[in-house]
Amino acid sequence: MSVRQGLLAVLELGPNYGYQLRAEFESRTGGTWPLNIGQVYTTLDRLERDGLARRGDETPEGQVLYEITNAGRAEADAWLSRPVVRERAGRDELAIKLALAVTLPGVDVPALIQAQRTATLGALQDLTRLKMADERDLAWELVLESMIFQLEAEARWLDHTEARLARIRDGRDPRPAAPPAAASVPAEREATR
Amino acid sequence: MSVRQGLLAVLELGPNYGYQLRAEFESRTGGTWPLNIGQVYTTLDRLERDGLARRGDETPEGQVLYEITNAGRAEADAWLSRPVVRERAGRDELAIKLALAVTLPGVDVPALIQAQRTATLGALQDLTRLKMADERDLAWELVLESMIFQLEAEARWLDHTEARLARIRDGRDPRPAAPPAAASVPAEREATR
DNA sequence: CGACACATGTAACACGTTACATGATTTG
DNA sequence: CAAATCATGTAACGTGTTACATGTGTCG
Repeated sequence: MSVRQGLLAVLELGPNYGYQLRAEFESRTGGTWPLNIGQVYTTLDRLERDGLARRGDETPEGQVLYEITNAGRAEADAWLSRPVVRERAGRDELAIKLALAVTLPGVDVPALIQAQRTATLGALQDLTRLKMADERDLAWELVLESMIFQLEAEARWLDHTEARLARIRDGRDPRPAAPPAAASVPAEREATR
Repeated sequence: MSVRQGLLAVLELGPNYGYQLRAEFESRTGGTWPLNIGQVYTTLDRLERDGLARRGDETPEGQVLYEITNAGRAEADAWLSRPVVRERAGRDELAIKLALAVTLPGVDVPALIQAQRTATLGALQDLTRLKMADERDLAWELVLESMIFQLEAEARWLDHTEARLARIRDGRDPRPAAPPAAASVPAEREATR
């Protein structure tokens, strides 16, 4: 969804063609996310189909220009001013994995947390080093810092979770570890019906 | 990707059928993410196609059981022990939006940040209230806390970014605000070629 | 000449969401 | 009986990724 909106926002600057649009999008988002060129063209097709952009003239060099429509301009402005809402946050693979791990038998959760923390802290260090070593433009730093903040939160959550699990293992923190409700393990299925 | 792996992990407990698999997955991930039932069946098809599960007998009641294969068991174990790597983090819509916003003319970035912070803090409060009011099982709390930690990071990043932008506007912090390189605005295109 | 960047596309595939069709069983 | 729940699917669509095909222009 963000690619579509992003390209539309770039089109607000003026008519442009696919290859150049990609370059604009990439550089204006700090060059952190390579944008697939094939997707640019299919996205332009969809933008045209939805009346948000129209295919205009070709340049003398034969490049296919697209220009934004009034509807497209309204869309882009609305997107830019509308806050991103993370309701029921998009399935986070780490959260899913850990939540499953604590309910599944035979999973070494402390080891999992330990391994994840190593990976997370490693990535964090890479990003921090990258940020120090390579000063680029503002957009690049913002994106980088966004990732850094997220990874820090992830590390903090891992610590928090580890401590919580240790408390449960030690008998403190009386919390329902395995919910008896809702789902039944296959073996019990016959009995449930 | 996590649904496929998650279902496979649940299948490690024993043979099971689609409808029940969804219930297991949902309850074991805290019931936070509703899982589309249609996707369960198509995922099972793919798991079978890839040799990670096989369609077994039906129950006397006519439910279609699937069981995990050895390859599937290996896959699931590997997934559970392999840390989640967030390299070049999945396109974060907020980061994209803000990065674009700072490079685009005519966007009220401070207002955007303000609106986003309001939304983020609101969501944060909702989750916190939910956590206090409704004590459920461990998996549920872990997932909830994961979201809370992420939203806190988002709020922190917004504050950080706002301060940074203010410093730039005030002339301190000499940083290349708009990169002159790489991309050219359409108007300059002819000259570039 | 050959490699590379520019430029436009198509095709195949994975994953996700929504909606629809169908039928059995349970429960108010 | 009617509605809800259980249960299995199919179809359409959006978005994203990878790969391929095709052709032009430039530069060493």
